[in-house]
Amino acid sequence: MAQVKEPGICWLNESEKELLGELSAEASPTFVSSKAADGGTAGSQRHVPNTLISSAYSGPTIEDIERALSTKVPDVRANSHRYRAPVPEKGIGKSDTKYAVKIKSCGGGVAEDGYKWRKYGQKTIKNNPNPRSYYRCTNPRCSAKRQVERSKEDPNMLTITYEGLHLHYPHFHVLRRRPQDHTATKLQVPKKPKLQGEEQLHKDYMEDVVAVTSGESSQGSPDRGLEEEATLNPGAGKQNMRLRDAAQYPQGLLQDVVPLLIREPCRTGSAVSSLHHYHFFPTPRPSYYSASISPPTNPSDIDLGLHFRHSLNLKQSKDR
DNA sequence: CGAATTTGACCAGCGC
DNA sequence: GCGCTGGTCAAATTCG
Repeated sequence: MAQVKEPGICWLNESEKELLGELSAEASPTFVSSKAADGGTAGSQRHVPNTLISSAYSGPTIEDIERALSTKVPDVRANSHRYRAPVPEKGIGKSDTKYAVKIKSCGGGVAEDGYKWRKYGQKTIKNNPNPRSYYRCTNPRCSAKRQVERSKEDPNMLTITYEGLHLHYPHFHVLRRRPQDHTATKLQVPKKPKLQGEEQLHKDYMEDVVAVTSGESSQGSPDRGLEEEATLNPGAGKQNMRLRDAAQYPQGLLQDVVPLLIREPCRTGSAVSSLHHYHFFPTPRPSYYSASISPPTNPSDIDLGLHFRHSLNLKQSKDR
């Protein structure tokens, strides 16, 4: 199987390779065209030649990511007390960055993707007896969302639609990066008195700016939770953040934007069943790619059937 | 008791 | 304009 790699880019560092090895000894993702899988269910997958795989990957480049980071991040929750329908935005978190992931789950568990989500709604959708659940990233500065929906045909199949970019590292990522710091668990971190809404958001943001621009390491803010500690300021401190990342996180934000299995899809060998494929549909290519798709931290929750498909944004296609 | 989830209401977009 | 549908809010409820 062809490796999806860009020259000069290290797709996996050692700890990630380790992690991937732990995750699955049998998953071998396959990339397919969007045509093959659009509207396709688990049973309608088909294999594609390896040549297509490498050409199919037109995912985010470093440039894309940097461009995304340089864009001001709108936080709709901070701007109004009552959130209204999303206005199309440019940059991170914009609503046209949308991807659907099909996951075959067992035991009724919901896919764990390394991020912390809070459920904020559930709705019964037309033509599907199973309700759709709406989740938002618990990080107050992150506008990433996801919708989880059980397939009508196969109740074991979950369709997870991710929307928006995460502005921080996933939970497991941080935990693995600092294995020596056993005391720094979220539970043990003393909490700051909570400010209300916009005030808190602004304060958090400014603290990030100060911490990052002054070269202060994240460890210099012991009163922040792990997830917040890992949160990166996408605005003013961007440049220094990159420098810090270059040292601390050799891959920068790429690992947060490109799922592990996409970055090195053939890591785990070639002997797989027809169900074990990882589908990624990057065409037509949007400006930015969701960072939400990450390998499960709890493989028992997922039956190794990851099916990526690019969910075409209606508005986007209309605009063309 | 605080955090997370549930659930009914509300609103915007879209098609007719 | 109206009705349908999807997405979100926020009060109520449940959970740890």
